Amino acid sequence: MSKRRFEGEQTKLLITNSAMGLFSRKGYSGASIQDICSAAGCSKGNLYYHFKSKEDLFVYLEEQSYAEWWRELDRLFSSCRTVTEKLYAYGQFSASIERSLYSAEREFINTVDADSEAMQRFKEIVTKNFEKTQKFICEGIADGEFKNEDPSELTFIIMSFFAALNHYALYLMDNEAGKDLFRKATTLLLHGISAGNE
Amino acid sequence: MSKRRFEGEQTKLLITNSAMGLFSRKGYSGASIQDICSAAGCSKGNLYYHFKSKEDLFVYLEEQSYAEWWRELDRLFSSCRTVTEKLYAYGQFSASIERSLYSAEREFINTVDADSEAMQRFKEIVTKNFEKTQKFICEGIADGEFKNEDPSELTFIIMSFFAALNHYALYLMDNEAGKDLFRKATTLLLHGISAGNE
DNA sequence: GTTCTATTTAAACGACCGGTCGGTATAATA
DNA sequence: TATTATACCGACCGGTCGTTTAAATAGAAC
Repeated sequence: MSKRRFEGEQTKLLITNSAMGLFSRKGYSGASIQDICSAAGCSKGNLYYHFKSKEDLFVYLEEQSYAEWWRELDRLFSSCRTVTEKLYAYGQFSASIERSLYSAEREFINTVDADSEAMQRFKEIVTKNFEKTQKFICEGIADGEFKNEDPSELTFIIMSFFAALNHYALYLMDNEAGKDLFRKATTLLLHGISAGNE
Repeated sequence: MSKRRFEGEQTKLLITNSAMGLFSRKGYSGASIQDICSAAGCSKGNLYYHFKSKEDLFVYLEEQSYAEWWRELDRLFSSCRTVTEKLYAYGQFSASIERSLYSAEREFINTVDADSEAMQRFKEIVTKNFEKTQKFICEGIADGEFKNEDPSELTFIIMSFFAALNHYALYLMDNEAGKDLFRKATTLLLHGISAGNE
């Protein structure tokens, strides 16, 4: 890798980091290319040298963040003995991810042309993520740790539970308080908020 | 109420309905004034006759939807014997609300000037809503129906739980399936997903 | 030292943004 | 019937949007 090429990759990294933060705070349309470039400290033309469009940049971000997400999560999972432990790990990891494209995603879905190549790729990424999550929830059902509910529905509920916590916690508390909240929330998710024993 | 005045109110209603749908689908910046006018079938000038700015329109929407939300919810609550029943009512009602400003809200917070009058009003509305919810959760803790957790945290968790379900369920299933999902989710929230008895 | 090519910049594009304004139509009033 | 207030229209403003382009820069290869 030549020095020139390395600097290029470095710039790309600056752009993706800035874009991630701005998309998550301002939403898909709210975060402008100019915003992102200013934050990354590069020119607009430079951004368009590295990415062919705004849609493309967004999908690239999705791809990268999900990949990183599962790389780290699989590592954490490998040292868990039970699926319940995995759920705690999932929760803790959700809390530690400080930036989420969560609300920008919906905007993206409803704004961008459904037939575009970017949208096709986007949908594949989201579907794949759901399936990976469902797989680990199914383990929990199969070995009797979780209740025998419809796996798809249960996955849906659990995923949205943590996504929402992340969404709200982000702009209300710091990272440490967030982790505590996620731990409590996970316990409640497991055992319920009801005081009675079933 | 004169005929002329009535027609005005009617138009305002058309605008708020269109705006509600577009803000919830496309986000705050994603939904343009022109979009909203086209959907409402009125001119831009007319919209700006009824609302003094886009921010103002958004906050008005928040105000209206929270007011309607609690008007209906208080009615449902009045026929509940336990707070647990109230929680189910809360869930069922969350499922029936087909449009939510949920993700546009965050964008609004991070986009709009923090000192603006619109933002001040917005924050008051959101805070008031949180307090009303917390009050009913506190009832559940006080009478021993819910676990004795920190009320603020518990409220936080429960609110984001239903908000997220609403957010995701919206573009994945129809209204009936949604209600079923919310009922199941409420049961899981109460008793947990764990198969073991504590 | 010259050439080549990957990276970067600044300027420019047309489309669209939120918002304004002069003007019009019509129901209510006097 | 003349006047007024309300409801509404659509052209237009300055500015910003996503995107394109031509030219500048600087490491790599000869």
